[in-house]
Amino acid sequence: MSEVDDVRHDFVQLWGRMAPYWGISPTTAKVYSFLLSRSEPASTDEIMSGLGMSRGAVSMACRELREWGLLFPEKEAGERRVSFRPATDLEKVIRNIVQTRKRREWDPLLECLREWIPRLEASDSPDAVVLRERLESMEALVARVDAVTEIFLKGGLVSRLGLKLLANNDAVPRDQPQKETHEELVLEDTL
Amino acid sequence: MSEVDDVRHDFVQLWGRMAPYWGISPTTAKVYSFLLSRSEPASTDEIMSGLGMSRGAVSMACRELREWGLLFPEKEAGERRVSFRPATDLEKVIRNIVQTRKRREWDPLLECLREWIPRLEASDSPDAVVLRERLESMEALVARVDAVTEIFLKGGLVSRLGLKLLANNDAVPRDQPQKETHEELVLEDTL
DNA sequence: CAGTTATTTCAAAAATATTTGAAATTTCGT
DNA sequence: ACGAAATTTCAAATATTTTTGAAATAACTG
Repeated sequence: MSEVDDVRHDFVQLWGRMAPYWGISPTTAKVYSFLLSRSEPASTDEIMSGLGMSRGAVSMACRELREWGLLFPEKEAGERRVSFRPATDLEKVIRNIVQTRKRREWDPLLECLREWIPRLEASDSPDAVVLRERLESMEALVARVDAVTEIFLKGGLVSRLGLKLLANNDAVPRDQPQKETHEELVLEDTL
Repeated sequence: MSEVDDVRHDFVQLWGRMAPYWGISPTTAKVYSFLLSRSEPASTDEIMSGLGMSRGAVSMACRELREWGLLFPEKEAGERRVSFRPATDLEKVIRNIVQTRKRREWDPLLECLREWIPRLEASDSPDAVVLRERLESMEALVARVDAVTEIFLKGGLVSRLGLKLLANNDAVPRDQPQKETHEELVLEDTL
């Protein structure tokens, strides 16, 4: 068995183990990484035999990947069955994952926080006061993370964002505090 | 039952549901959020009865939280049992989670990529060539994300990073492309 | 439109992850 | 050092998530 096949195998395996951390099922990740590892699209049967999984599993995985916009079904001329070509833009992959997770995780949290805080305003027991303070600072933080994520999703390239961050960070030694009044204003406007 | 208790209950419940997305067990998240919701530290027994969970579960959760530096055991004078006080710095919480996940998820991925790529250099089948290309661009991306994460972990405040990003992004309309040669150089230096 | 092949569905099975609780261990005051 | 109280451990029980596979549906072809 060739070197490519070995690497492919390990690659697929690693993605399968990683996937749950990303809120993706192992099967889905395996199918995607399998396709990524090939120069040509693959049919359902090729995926099944290549990964040793059931027809149903492949079908489910492909559906999920299609919903995420990470898989394009293609019909060869005069062919009956469909072949799948994976999106190869990894930034897109990451953006899809981040978007899904934001919707599932941050958005509901923010919503709840905004509902809970007013409900604590009436009471003035120590617990109520402390909890309100904490929820408030949590809200501020989540809102900020949310705003940054939003910019990322709207299309700032990972590379560009990363680069800007690095450039800035390099420029200013961090134990030498700096005023940030102007930037805060910018933030307020954005939220 | 008071409003505070209602909110506390919902808060703990939400964290419990959210936790798995973050690679944390529901129990651990519940214990932490329970402590966060109180103005005073709590003993094991208070946590048990407050959350209706077993002694063992509380013990495990507290251990994990201690390992993460999110929980401080305190002994009252003349008391036999320990009380737990939660870290209230939410940035610290996030930083801990990010650090753990980076170690578990990104670092091994990067390591594997760097081992696989050379192994494909020998072969020149279409699959080998394509796979190598893809692994290479994956490596570049992961390395970049890694570098950004590292800066974040080393102590750039979420707020500061967020603010800088926002400020920059606002300044340049994004459908008007810009040269980034200089920034790329900065990146190279950092990696 | 009938027959054939490809695809999807979803209830049940398998695999994973989490939680319990009682026994073992540690801690601490006397 | 002893005994009571607190804590930890970990194998077994529970709960959750993932995968299967066979039946149902849909999509083509002649």
